[in-house]
Amino acid sequence: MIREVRNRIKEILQNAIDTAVQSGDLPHVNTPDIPFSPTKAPEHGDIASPIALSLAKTAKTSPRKIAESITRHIHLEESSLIRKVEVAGPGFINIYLSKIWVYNVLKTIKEAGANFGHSNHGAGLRVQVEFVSANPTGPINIVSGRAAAVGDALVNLLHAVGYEAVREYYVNDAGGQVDNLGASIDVRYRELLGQGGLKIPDGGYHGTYLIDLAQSIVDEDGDKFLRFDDTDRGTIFRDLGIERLLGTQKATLERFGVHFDTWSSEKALRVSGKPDEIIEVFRQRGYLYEADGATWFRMTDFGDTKDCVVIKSDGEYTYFVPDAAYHRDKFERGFDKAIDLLGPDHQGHVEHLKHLVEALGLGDDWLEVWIIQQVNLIDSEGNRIEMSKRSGQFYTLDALIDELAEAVDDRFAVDVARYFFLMRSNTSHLDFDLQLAVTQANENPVFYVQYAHARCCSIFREMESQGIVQTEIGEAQSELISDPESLQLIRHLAEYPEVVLNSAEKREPHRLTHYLYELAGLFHGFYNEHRVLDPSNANLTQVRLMLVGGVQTVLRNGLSLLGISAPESM
RNA sequence: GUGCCUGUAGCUCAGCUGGAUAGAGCGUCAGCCUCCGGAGCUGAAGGCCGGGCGUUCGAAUCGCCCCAGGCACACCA
Repeated sequence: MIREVRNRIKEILQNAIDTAVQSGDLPHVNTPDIPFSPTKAPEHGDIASPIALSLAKTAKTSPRKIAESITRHIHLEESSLIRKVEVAGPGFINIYLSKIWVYNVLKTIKEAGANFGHSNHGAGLRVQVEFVSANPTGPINIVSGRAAAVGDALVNLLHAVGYEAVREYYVNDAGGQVDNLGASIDVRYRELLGQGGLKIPDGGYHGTYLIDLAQSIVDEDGDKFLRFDDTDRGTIFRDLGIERLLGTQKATLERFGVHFDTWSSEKALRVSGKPDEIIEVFRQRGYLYEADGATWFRMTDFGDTKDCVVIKSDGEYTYFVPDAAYHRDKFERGFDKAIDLLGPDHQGHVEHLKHLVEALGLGDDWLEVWIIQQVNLIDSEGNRIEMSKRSGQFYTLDALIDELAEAVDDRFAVDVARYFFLMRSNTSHLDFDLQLAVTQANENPVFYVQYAHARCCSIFREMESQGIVQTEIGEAQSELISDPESLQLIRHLAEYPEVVLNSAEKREPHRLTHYLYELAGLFHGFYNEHRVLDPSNANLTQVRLMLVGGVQTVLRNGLSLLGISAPESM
């Protein structure tokens, strides 16, 4: 429902409730914000309100009676917007709008254009979204790919509804993981130079990409690193590995169309001394104690089952310290809210993170942490490949895009991947059926949506070639739209702004994906049933062109928020 | 063992703050182009919404208890 119409109807219903209460027709009740629900069938009007249903509890009357009292006090002459109201089902107030609303919707879309669906709901609040943040120890896999698609779309959505949102990637370029990387590269390096009996260390990385990396070192510098002792060589290979692998990750994400505003380095953070400050703060607040040669954080003070080590007996910080420092740093940079999208392997960390932030006194709802669930790939032989960074078994985002590019047009490979990642709710484990995506690419839902857009464009091209010029239409002409398919489309178009808002506020871009799919379906149905360019009826042609323009605008806006292209032809 | 996620049509999944006959794609079956793009459309078949109890006028949705699958539970990140 577009805002103006919604507010007007709200007013009318509120007035009706007030007069009903004044006249004693309705017991005195506190009315909540009047809810609306889109109607599923034309017999239910253009919009419905379940307000009577929600009042029933406190009013201690049956919902139907309440609905009848309310509707009795609606004076239709008050507003030319509402044509008819009806009480239906358990107590829904079904509202039928007069034809002027068709005009309102189409005109609103046309005037807003690329901004239709946007709002200033967020009031410029600064939101930082951190996502992907994969360790720089390997290529971006499809689990991170999913997070990349979701995070990117989420930032777009937040922007659309008035937040000042930014994308950030936290590079874990310090700590034990990257030391393991260096040691793993070292093993590969020495293996390539003929040393036998070597083993990838515990916690190291087994992926074959490190053989390639080591080979490139051998190609460039031969065996010159053998001169160094193991520790120095590990350090050299660590830094070199981070640089190369991070470069690979950046390239992949660019290719995937995700552009981060900020790349934060854990190493730089550690050098800054901020982790030390965190320890000071925690110590002052009494959250720390010493035991077994280590320093522990009282996670149990925050309801956790056990305390956590923050300084190991070797004097090194565990990841809790830089993580806490990093989040405080976000806060100090002035973000009103931080949203972390974490991978499924960090589930246990979610609560810890919130507790650390709480211990820093950053406020309860300042940090939001969401798990973007795992992705399994069904490969072209039908084998299920479970993603696990630690086992060294993974399917890279690059490989996925390559495979899609080969099967479908190059220019749509990224679109298909992003769409698939954005089809499911974040909490749902996703089976990416490559076999299906590849062999049935032509029936892919992303093409279904894109095709609807291309079809709109095609109609306008045809319009031009027939020498038809689009004119301003007036309210009178808009009344020519009376067929069910068109009205259904109008109703759906009018929902768009709310879908955008809900997708952003619930952090669930998949809602928009589903909406667009439905819109495409309604449009294909409309198209099949009606001729837009009707030589025998110039007025109808004009109003239908405006409708097609509305569909085109919404499809384009929506796809753009998802980071998916809206092709003019396919 | 503890925590998180999931369980809806043969398969993969939607189902918004509880609300009207539980939806879609794929698959199966049957149809639609003298006409703006058939990557489309129409129809049919297919469901004790994992199970139970509870809250409610009303539960796929909320609460509790089970069952099943996945993941996480380091002086790793």
